[in-house]
Parts: sequence; structure tokens; C-alpha cells
Amino acid sequence: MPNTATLNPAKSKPPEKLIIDTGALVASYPAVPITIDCVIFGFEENVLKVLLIRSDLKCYEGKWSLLGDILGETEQLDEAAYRVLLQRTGMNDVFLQQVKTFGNPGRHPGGRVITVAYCSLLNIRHHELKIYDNELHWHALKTLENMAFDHQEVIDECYKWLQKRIQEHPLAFNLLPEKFSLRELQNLYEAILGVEMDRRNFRKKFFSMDFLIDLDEYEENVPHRPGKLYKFNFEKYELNKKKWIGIDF
Amino acid sequence: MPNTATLNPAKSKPPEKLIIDTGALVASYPAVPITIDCVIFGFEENVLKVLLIRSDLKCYEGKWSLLGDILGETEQLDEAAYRVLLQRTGMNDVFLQQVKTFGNPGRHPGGRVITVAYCSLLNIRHHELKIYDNELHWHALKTLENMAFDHQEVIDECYKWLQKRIQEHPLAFNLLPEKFSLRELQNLYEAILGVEMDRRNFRKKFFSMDFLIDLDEYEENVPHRPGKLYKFNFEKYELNKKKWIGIDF
DNA sequence: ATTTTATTATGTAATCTTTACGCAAAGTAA
DNA sequence: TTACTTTGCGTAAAGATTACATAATAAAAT
Repeated sequence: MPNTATLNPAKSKPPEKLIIDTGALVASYPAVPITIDCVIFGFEENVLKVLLIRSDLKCYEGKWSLLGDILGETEQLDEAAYRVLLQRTGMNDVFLQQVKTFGNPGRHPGGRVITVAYCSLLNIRHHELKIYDNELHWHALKTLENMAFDHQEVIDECYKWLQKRIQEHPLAFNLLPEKFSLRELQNLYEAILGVEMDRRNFRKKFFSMDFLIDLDEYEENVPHRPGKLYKFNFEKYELNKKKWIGIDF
Repeated sequence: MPNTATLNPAKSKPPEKLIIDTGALVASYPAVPITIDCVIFGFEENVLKVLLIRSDLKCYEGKWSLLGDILGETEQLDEAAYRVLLQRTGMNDVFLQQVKTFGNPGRHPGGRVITVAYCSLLNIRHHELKIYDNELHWHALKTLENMAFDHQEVIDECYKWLQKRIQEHPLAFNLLPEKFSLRELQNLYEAILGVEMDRRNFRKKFFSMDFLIDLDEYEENVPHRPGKLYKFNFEKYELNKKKWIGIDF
């Protein structure tokens, strides 16, 4: 029901004339091609990487591009993102999230194209690429250059999203092997956040959250004392996760 | 430069044939009309409100709709959001942020329309509406019903965004008068987060952040002991804001 | 005038969290 | 054996959060 306290009947007018033919209305709208771009982060040898292909546009010859495709006419946005990933990499067991929509009119040389960026993270070792077309491969995030379109900006925004997100959600465990040492976990956080942390306090923090399962196994083939291996207790996390009340800025 | 460590030249193929006519490429893409919808939150009499108009579609007769419009052909997304707000309300001094894009193929009865949702917050008293077409007015968020399109879902997502955001950024001060009492500030947080907080701890928290300027003025025309008035020190906040390292989930 | 009521302002003690370190134990390499 | 690196565990000080107590101030009721 309308909140009449703030309705101003003297000034307020109802819609002039109701539109019946909604089909004609929508057909009269200017339309824009929509693409989906996937920013897939991976972690390997202590380096954060992103999955790219060669652009197949002449004007971006030699430049690198995100995994993207045009949105199908009857396709959901999420659905399209999963399809792009499957078609380009053969992977189908990855969690994607919408991050931001980029609509600068000049972002595509062939005319206006709006893209919705999706982001995901995965363990490079556990997700073997099955398709290598257009030189698909992992690039170290730190040394990216020669990006086509506005894809550098898209990646930058997704990286910021990742930095924020990894502090509040257990995303990190998608980037690690199922069994990992605390050192590997810490290296991942340090690489993504770009900070150094105290080993002992990092350990204490994770143990106090109490979502790590001690596997009573140890690292092998390391040139020093092997660390214990853990896995993340996703079930327990789902039941006990923080409700997030805490003003702080 | 490509990270050759993960490039697989045996399997990897360069693009078959580079596309020269990008204009023809883009013209061949199916296109979708894009709209911008603005979710404008306001706070008045301890109630969180959202600004709505009557839908002018016959099939949604009597239902309520967000402030939206079609994206102009050469318009930036952000630009369009500010235009919509200005055209519908006459307001031009409000900060808008992109929240999410909604692309369900069935969300508009006239055919596929994708909308990019923008969100803002403002002090109802300080932003007098200058246009009242289509019964534009504030609705209490709690008792919303009869929403057109998927606008209930859009509002729900923006409300979640707001709840998260207000805990990490000083958004609340856009919803309050410039001079406010601690009680007003707390009421706002309680209304948005839907929780009760301890008066004394709330005060302590805000004083310890040290972004409130004590104006040495007092509330007037309140039926009890008047509280001190403060304003938010945006300059100091910009210099000292938290760098946000703190894993917690 | 005095009392009652509502609300502001301030304080304090107990608990939990974070930070900055110290040091022994377990492997590897010289 | 000895040096070196890294893991694992611990602790004390500082800081933040929580729960609750009480005095002060203004308006309204008696």
C-alpha cells in the first residue's frame, strides 16, 4: 500500500496513459550487444595468475583478452558465464560470481558492446585445461600487459573484489589443493593481499576459527621440516559462519 | 609477455583468422535493450524508505516500479543513472553506485530487457523532491508490496548491499541531517541492520573511530534532555580510513 | 516547588582478540 | 656434528568488545 504520509496528491500525477503493447515498447528501445567476460584467477608456485586468450581481432593483434562470448538470446547471465568457461576451458566444476558491468560506449572498436564481468578462482593443478585454442594459458597477474579492450580495467576491478572477498569468505580454499599446509595458505593470502603476515598469528587466527581439519599427514619432498596438512571444513563453515555485524571503517 | 611456463605450444593454436571488420562483427551480434534502475534509499522518522513510482504499463497497473529508463545510445552507465535520478526527482547532488545487473530473459513482459541497478542513499529532508510524476514518493521498505517486474528482487539485493556497505563505509551520514545526535545515528544503524545495539557501546565505538566533530550544540524541541549534535569529519576519514586487512569469516 | 519520567552522558570490570615476540623440535645440507 | 631453515607451540602486553551501573539534565506531572 502507498505510504500516504509522503504522497503529495496536489503535485502527484498518475501515469498519463497506460501502455498496453509492451512488445512494441521494448521493440522501440535501442539495443546493445551484451557479452560475458570471465576473470578466472588461479594460484601456482606462489603466484596469482589469470587465464587469458589471444584476441582474434586484427586491431588487437598479439594482445590478450579475457574469456568471453556474446550472451545468447534466451540465456541467463549466470548461465552464459558457465557456458563461456566450459567452451573455452572444458571446465564445468567452478563457482562463478557476477562482479560488475562495463558499459563505456567506446570500449569495443566495432561499436557499443556492454560486458558483464564474472569472476572465479580455481586450483590450477586440479583443473587441467582441456582446450588450448587461441593460446589459452595462465598469466601472472603482476606482469600483465598488452590487454585488449578495457580488459585491464575489468581485471583490476575483479582483483579488488577478490582482495575484499577473500578476507570475508573461504574462497582461498578453491585455489589450493584439497590438502594444504598452513604455509601454503598463508602464502596465498600474502600473494593476494600483497602484505606480509606473522606466521604464528596467522596460524592462531585460523585455528581459532576452527574450520581446519587436521589430517595427521605431512608435506613430502620439501627441503625442510615438513608441515602438517589440513583441509577446510566446508560443512562446519556453512553452519557456523559469521553473521557480520561489526561497524568498522 | 606471455608466461611461457604454462603455455602449451603443442596443444595451443593461435586464432584461426584475425577479424578485420569489427563493425560487421558487432553488427552481427544479437542486441538487447538496456535499462538503468535506481534504488534510492531514504531515512525518515526512524523508517528506512525507498523511492518508487507507479508503473505505466497496463499489465502492471497499480503496481510500483523503480526509477528507471532506457540507456541512451552513447551514454555511460553511471551517466545514465544520474540522468534518471535527475529527470525523475530533480535531484543532482547524490552519489550513486552500481550494484548488480539483472538479466533474466523473462523479467520484462515486452521481451528481453537487461537492467543495471544503481543504489543511493539520501536524507529525505535535505533532498526535496521537485517532480512528482507517476505518484513518485517514499515507501517504507518493510511493507513493500505490489512491485512491478523483478523490482522486489532488485530492491532486496540492493538492501543486502546497503547492510554490508554501511558497516564498512560512512554511508549513514548521507541519510542523516548534517548535524545529528548519537541517538539518531544509532537509530539509523538499528533500522538498516535490523538489530538492537547497546547505547553506551555504540557511542564508545564511534568516539574511538574519532571521525565525529563535537559541535557543542544541542538538539532542540525534543521532549527530554537534548543530546549533543555532531557532524562527520569526511576529510579526516579520507586520510585515515581503514586499510582493511582482517581475515574473518 | 517538588517529584516523576525519559533520556543523555560517562564509567568500569571482565572477556575476548590482536599484536609482537621467544624458543624448542624436526628436517636438510655442509 | 654443526649450521641453517622451517614448523609448531607459547606467552605477555595492548587493544577491542561486551555487559552492566550510575549520575546528570531537561520536560512534564503532581
